Amino acid sequence: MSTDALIEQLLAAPPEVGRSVVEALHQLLDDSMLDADDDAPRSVAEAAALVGLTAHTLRYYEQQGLVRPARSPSGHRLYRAADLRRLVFLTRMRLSGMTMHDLTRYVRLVEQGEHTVDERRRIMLEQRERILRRMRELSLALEVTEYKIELYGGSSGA
Amino acid sequence: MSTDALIEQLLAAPPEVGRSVVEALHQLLDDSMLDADDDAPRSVAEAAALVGLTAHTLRYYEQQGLVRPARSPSGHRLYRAADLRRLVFLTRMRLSGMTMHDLTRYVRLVEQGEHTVDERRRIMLEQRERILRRMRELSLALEVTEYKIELYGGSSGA
DNA sequence: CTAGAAGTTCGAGCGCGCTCGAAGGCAAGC
DNA sequence: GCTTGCCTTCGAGCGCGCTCGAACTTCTAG
Repeated sequence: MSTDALIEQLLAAPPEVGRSVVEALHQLLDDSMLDADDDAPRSVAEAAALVGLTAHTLRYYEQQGLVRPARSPSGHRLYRAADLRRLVFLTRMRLSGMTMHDLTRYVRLVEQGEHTVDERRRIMLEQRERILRRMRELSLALEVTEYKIELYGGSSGA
Repeated sequence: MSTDALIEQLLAAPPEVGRSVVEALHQLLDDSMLDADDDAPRSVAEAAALVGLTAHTLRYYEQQGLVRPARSPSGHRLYRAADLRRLVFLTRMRLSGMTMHDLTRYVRLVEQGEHTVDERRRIMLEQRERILRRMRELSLALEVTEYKIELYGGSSGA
């Protein structure tokens, strides 16, 4: 995904939710930093901070086969730009509700090479359906929620 | 929420996702049936079928204080229209990511009467933020997903 | 050289929201 | 009246995705 697209996402965010603009900016920042390809490898804690996960979780993801950072001679993990980009991808997909199971399956396919693109596309098509479905569920709930808010005197606290 | 609003939701759903229109219609149907106020009380299994949960889950919700159906002389649960409407509300909010904890807190407030509307509004305002935030996360993931689909030859399977 | 921070592996534990099964009671059709 | 099936309560179990702690090693600042 391009940084431009991310910026558009940012701008598309409704203005009344100030707090999360900061957060979105943070995400944007992540991507920029990753794109900057300043190829000093990061430690597990640094990588975790950049993508907004814990070091524990990064090790867990590795154990699950989602990412495979290089190692220093002494065995410490070295996260490079490509690893960080993958982590951002993983985080986005996890946040959208893709299960660990599907994600590991997908990553395995990616690592098996080009002949797996058919199945990869199938996975992503299914994932798109799930996302759209979740969005419709959220719309429904948003409506209920706003109805209740109105009922209780509106956002203003009147 | 009005049935009209639900119909609008339905129509607003993108046309390419045929399968879930059926599902949305099902939800709509639920509401109509509940609104029909055909006041024959339903058994736990009937109620479960109507709202799309299991009988086990309905009993669990009751145990958590989310709903309190009347009982027959012999102790069987009797779900009336009002109970079913509450169940639909609960289901929507659960699907939108509201936790059991927040939902029980909210329901407790409702049952405590009018003097709790301030806190109820606060809960719903927070919930709205969470929903909007989730929607933005989903948009981000949707974009990644569609990018991958395009990369793999598009929806058509080309 | 040394203290302390941060890294490693491993396996156990946890919070959430159900989900299930056992043991027994009630209801409706034949 | 009996059979069949749904109802009741209760407590245990489960799947997911982390999350944590122990025990040990390595790096870094002073």
